[in-house]
Amino acid sequence: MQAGPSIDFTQPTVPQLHEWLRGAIIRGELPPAARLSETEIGNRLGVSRQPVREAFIRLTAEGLTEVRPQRGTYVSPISLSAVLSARLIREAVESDLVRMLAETADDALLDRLDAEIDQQRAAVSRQDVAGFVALDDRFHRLLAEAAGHEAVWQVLEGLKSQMNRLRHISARAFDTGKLIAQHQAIVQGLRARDPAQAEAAMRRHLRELLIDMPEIASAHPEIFAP
Amino acid sequence: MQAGPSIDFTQPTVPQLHEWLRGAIIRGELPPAARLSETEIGNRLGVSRQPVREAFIRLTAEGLTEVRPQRGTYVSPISLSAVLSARLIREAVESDLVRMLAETADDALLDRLDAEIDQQRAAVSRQDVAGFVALDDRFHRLLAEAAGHEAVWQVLEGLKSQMNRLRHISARAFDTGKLIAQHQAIVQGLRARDPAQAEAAMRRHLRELLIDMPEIASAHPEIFAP
DNA sequence: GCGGGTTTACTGGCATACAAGTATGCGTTA
DNA sequence: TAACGCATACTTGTATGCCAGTAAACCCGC
Repeated sequence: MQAGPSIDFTQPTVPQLHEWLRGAIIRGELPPAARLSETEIGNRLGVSRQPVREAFIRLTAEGLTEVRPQRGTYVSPISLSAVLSARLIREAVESDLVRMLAETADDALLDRLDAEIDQQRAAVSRQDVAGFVALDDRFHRLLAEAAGHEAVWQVLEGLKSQMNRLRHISARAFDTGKLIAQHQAIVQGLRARDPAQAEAAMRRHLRELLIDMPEIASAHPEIFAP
Repeated sequence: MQAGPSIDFTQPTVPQLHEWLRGAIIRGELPPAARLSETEIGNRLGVSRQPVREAFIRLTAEGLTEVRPQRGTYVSPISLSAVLSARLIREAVESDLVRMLAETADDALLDRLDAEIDQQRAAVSRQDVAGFVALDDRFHRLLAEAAGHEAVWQVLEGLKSQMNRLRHISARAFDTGKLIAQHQAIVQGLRARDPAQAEAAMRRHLRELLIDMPEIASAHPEIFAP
């Protein structure tokens, strides 16, 4: 976390700052409890305190930072209950979505999902972890959009970011092979036009995702909220 | 929407402004497409532009306002898809919660829920609509907390606010008697320790809540997003 | 009357200045 | 030595000034 990006002064600066800081926090480059200074970041990027401050407000609204008046601004610790809640919400919502989707999915969608899974395999085979995470994101978003609820994904995305934060910080090597197999199982349920099967596959997928979180929590107690 | 509240200068002003504006928007006193001015609000309340501006940023993050640079800040129109998504998410999540709860609910909780429903009846009988809405909020929050997922409610609350906005603006007289009966049906499912019954009751409750939204939308096209 | 360029009064974006609370290190004091 | 008080260097909170961009009223020429 030395230089940071260069600001494009032809564009509004607050969104640039917000996006950069958000990514850095989610990727763990700015770890929980890290202290952020309006003045320092402003100086380093050649802008005043004000836009930095406004970016902090947006981050705080997302639950990524906390402002303690007259004390400082800090990267939020990861709230165990927040992550568990995020997982629970995703399971409830996405399983509902695929159940609906099992009754409406057409062949074009199924082919598209197959192609996505192929790309996921390709990313894994070239050891492109970041690429895989992005494709995983896209897979789930695609399901939401296909169900006609892109707006739902907007909400889920915010929750997913907290989960991704945990993934990055714990530097956990997740079993990509298993994840891809679970994606396949979901598509298989859709192809069979079997709502129960698709739902079960999705629930299994999202349950196992955090199955080892207690272990992570005890291994890295310092990054979690008290 | 004339005077606004008086600011307590011993407390931070931004949260006061934020809360006031948020309530005014949800209650429909600031209707969709209403124009807000940093300068004007600041002058009226005796503060500078800056805190007002920061309150706007927070509102924008919640989807209640939109800032159009060099043009003005406006109350967001109600996004049809956002409201539908909010309803879908609530149904998925809350039905999962009551299903879990049906297996863990103890008598103390059931008694408490009964007492809540009694209070709801009392509010209706004294024509206290605002009181009923607050009690409705509390009923659903209570279920989430009892399931051990208070953090889930934090998310649902944000979604609920968009739905409440619609309620207020359409000035719709909802059938409180039916709502209370549905609450009773949910508690009955819990008392029977029957997850399927409880889930079905919750889904019915949350589905019928917006069943007449298309009608509202065609009656008030001006308050919705294009 | 009507079309088109220009002025003017606004808007929010950003920079800067000042105010007030907090942490910290040091010196004094009991 | 330990506890206290205080100077000092931070922090964020708020106010204000300036800028660029927008939009609508305006004036002028036709």
